[in-house]
Amino acid sequence: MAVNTPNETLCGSASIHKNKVLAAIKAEPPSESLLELSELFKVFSDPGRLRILSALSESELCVCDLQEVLSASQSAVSHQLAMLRAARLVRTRRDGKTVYYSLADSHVRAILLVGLEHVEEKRGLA
Amino acid sequence: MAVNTPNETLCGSASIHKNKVLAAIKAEPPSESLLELSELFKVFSDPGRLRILSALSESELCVCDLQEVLSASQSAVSHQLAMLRAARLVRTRRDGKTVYYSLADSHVRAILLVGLEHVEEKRGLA
DNA sequence: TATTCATATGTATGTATATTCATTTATGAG
DNA sequence: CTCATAAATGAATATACATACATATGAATA
Repeated sequence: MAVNTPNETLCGSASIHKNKVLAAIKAEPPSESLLELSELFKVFSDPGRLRILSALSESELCVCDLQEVLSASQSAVSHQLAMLRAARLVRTRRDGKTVYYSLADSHVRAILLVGLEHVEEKRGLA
Repeated sequence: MAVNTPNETLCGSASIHKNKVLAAIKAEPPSESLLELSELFKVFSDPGRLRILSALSESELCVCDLQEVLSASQSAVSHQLAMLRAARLVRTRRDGKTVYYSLADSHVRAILLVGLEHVEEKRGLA
C-alpha cells in the first residue's frame, strides 16, 4: 500500500515545463463549462441517439415515426428522446395525441457535421 | 406477454408519415460511420479528457506536465492518453525518456469550439 | 548488473447507462 | 364516462466504463 499521495508523485521538477503548465491551466475553461460540455458530448456518444438526430435533421418526426426509423421499441425511443430533451437538443410540438420532435437549433447539425467530417477523413488514412 | 414484435407495434398507420420516414432512413449515414462517430464523441464526454485536449490546444506537453495540469495520478492520465491515442485525437513525440503529446489535427479544436459555443449559448437562456 | 525513474498495461470493483416490462398520464372518439 | 391509443415514466436487470491499485516494460545511469 503506497503512502504517498498520487499528486505528489511528479517526475523530477527539472523536466517539468512550468510556464507551459501554467499557461495551460490559465487557458482552461471553467469546470462548469467543462462539465456541461462533457455531458453534451455524452448525449452524442450513442449510435441510437445519433440516428435520431440525423433523422430529425431531415424533418420533424413523431415518436412512432422514429420508432420505425430506428426499428426500436416505443419505450427505448421515448427514453432516448427524454435524454435529448433534457440536453435541450430537441424541441417538441404537440398535435392532438401526437408529439412531434425537431432539432432545437443549428448547433446540433453543426456538431454532427464536423464530427462526421473528422470520421470520414480518418477513414481515408487508416 | 406480448406476442407481437416491438417493430410491428406501430401507431395506427394513418398517423405514420411514410415518406418522411423513408427519407430519414435514406439520409442516414452508414452504421459504420455512426458507430465511429459515437465513439469519437464518447472520447469527448469526459471532463478530464476535455481538460487534456484543452491543455494540448495551448501547447505540446509531456505526461508529467499533464499530471500537474490535471492534478491527477500518472496512471489516470496515462489511461486517458491511451484513449485519446486510440481515437487518434493526439500525436506523440518521444524525446529521451519523455513523451510529448499534441493534438492530432485541427478537427479536434473545431469540435471543442463548436461544443463550447453551444454550451455558452444555452447558458444564456437557461 | 542493479537501480531508479517515466510510462504503460492488467485486473478488480463501484458506478453509470441502456434496455425491457409494467404501469401511468394525456388526448381523442364513441 | 368509458374505451383505445400515443407517449412518458418507473423499476429491475444486465452490460459497459472509469478509476484505483498493482505490476510490468524500457531507458538511463551508477
